[in-house]
Amino acid sequence: MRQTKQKLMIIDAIHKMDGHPSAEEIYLSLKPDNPQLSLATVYRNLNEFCERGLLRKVEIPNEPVRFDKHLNTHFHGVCERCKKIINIPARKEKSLQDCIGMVKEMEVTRYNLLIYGICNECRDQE
Amino acid sequence: MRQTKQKLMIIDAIHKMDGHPSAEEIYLSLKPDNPQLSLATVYRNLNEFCERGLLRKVEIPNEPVRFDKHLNTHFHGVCERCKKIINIPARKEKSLQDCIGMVKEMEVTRYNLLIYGICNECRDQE
DNA sequence: TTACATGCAAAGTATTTGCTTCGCT
DNA sequence: AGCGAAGCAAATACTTTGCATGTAA
Repeated sequence: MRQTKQKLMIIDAIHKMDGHPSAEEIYLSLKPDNPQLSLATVYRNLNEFCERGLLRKVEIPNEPVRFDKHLNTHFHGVCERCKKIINIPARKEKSLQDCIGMVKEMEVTRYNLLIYGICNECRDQE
Repeated sequence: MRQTKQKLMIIDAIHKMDGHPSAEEIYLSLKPDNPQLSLATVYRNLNEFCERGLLRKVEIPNEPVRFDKHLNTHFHGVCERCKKIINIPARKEKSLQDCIGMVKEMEVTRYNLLIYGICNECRDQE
């Protein structure tokens, strides 16, 4: 992976931004100071970072892909109102495996759990 | 909901087809005998059936939405090789709630779990 | 120097929407 | 008859790709 100023600014942006930005949000945060930056470059680099394990993708149906700089095990909550993503710690004592049990229908490689709900901020605004 | 021959043939097709067809697969299965059928009509009706609880959507990132005629509680497995969807029964004695525990970050409304792996058929083909 | 990365525009995929016409009820 | 539904094409949203040019090593 060749080092470019685009890669550096993208990684830097993600680490400065709160939460789980989308490719476009990262692009828009950088665009004012880097008018020639291309959205395609942002997408290409984010995907490469994910492949290399520097970032994690958060894929939510009907939403643009978000990127998560936290690599430890946790679940993702999605606020149905504001669409914000919330990191939800996994319990150490109980794993998803335990809950699902033996799956004889396939050889399981990974789980992807999304928890939908209303975040505390949206809740308070009612 | 007005009864039309399109609605009838779509519902009929899903119940005759195995597995979890996409809108386009349903459309293509009906098109030969119904050349004037529109894909938009298939999408509109499938969405309406889901809203009314007659079908369930299976949403998988980077895949077209599939439709499931089984309404009982179960999880969905996705074969990473052939992209087939497999119904995986939920265990009665342990719920996902138990496993995830209290979520203080949000008010949870629902969970969406996808189990990724290699299905038995693809496994046997190795 | 040379191969990989970028920028731009165009293409791609899945799905929805606007509008006219059709056909249930 | 009247209004919801269908058909068609165009629009949409997000993301990827082709290709010429730029630039890190």
